[in-house]
Amino acid sequence: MPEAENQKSRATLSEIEARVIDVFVGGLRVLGMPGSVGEIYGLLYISQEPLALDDLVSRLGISKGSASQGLRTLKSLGAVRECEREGVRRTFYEADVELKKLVGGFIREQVRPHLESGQAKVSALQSAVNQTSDPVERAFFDERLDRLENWMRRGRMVLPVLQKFLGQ
Amino acid sequence: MPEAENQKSRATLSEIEARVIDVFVGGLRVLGMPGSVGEIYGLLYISQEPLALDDLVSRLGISKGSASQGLRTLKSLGAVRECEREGVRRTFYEADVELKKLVGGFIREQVRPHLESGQAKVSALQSAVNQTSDPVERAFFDERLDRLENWMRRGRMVLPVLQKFLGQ
DNA sequence: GCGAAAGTTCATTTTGAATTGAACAAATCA
DNA sequence: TGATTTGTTCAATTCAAAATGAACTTTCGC
Repeated sequence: MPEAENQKSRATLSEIEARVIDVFVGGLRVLGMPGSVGEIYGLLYISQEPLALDDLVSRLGISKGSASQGLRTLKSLGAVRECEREGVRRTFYEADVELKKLVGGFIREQVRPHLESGQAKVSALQSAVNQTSDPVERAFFDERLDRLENWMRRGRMVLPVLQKFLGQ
Repeated sequence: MPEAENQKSRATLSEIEARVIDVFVGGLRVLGMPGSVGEIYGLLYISQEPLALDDLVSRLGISKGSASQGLRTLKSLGAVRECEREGVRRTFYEADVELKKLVGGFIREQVRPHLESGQAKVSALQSAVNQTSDPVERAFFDERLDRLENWMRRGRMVLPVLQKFLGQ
């Protein structure tokens, strides 16, 4: 067994590339992103030239489907952009190395919607709590719901600050 | 099909309980926690009295194994505490309703370790980059690695601020 | 001590997300 | 137009995380 490759066939990746990819796979996984997305972003991040979809397929050893889907995700986050090249038919992709794009996109697409739907759910709950007859129970529910709403409001407030601080 | 229950048997949960649980399941899932952990925390959060493991099992309709494991997770985060009750053998559990415990525990146990291992990996990479002969490539790698390290340092700096702000 | 209740562990099963790959669509050029 | 290259979609498959449940340990009461 050749020592250079560990799991999937990554024969064409240099050690530096492989390690950088590893960092991004770990990082994006914390954010709930699939491994292939981390691989794609990692390789683009450490590539001097833009890469085409087929490059990702061959160098990462992933399927065309994964590559296409992963690029779509990264584009929607604003972490990767297409770059047209004169006279060349294929579209090439390059990473936006401002990591704030990655984090910003993640906050925009994942965190914020969840916070908002949570707030909506809690608001909707208020009417159910209002029908609670036992006053002690009612007060208890009110307190817990207040606390929750309060906390989610803080969460929403902190996001822009976070983005600003992490962004470049 | 009775309209009150949707998926698992939650016959013994009030509507308010079920909805609060739903909010926490969604919230903790964003943090990568399994559904059962969200269910357990949610039920404890909206319970006036502490609950025993068997209560969780019967009211949530989860297995003893899941309940035990979930409680362990929540205890390690500091989001749930045991409370001994005089004359009663069983141990009861109650939620720490300061949600900062939940977030703080998550940051401490999940985010920080990942950031630190990422930093370590990047530092280790420096030696590989130093062996790059082509000066242009070398400069490129240096820039990208600097950027990454810089960003992770910021990440670590922001965590305490985040905790402070979100924590009640 | 013994027996019963409470809680943990862990091998197996289940479930859901990630990945594949083949069919399809779109674009390019002769 | 047809042949070829490029990229997308989605049903089927694979794989890993989560949940189960039975065996096991611990603790308490008698």
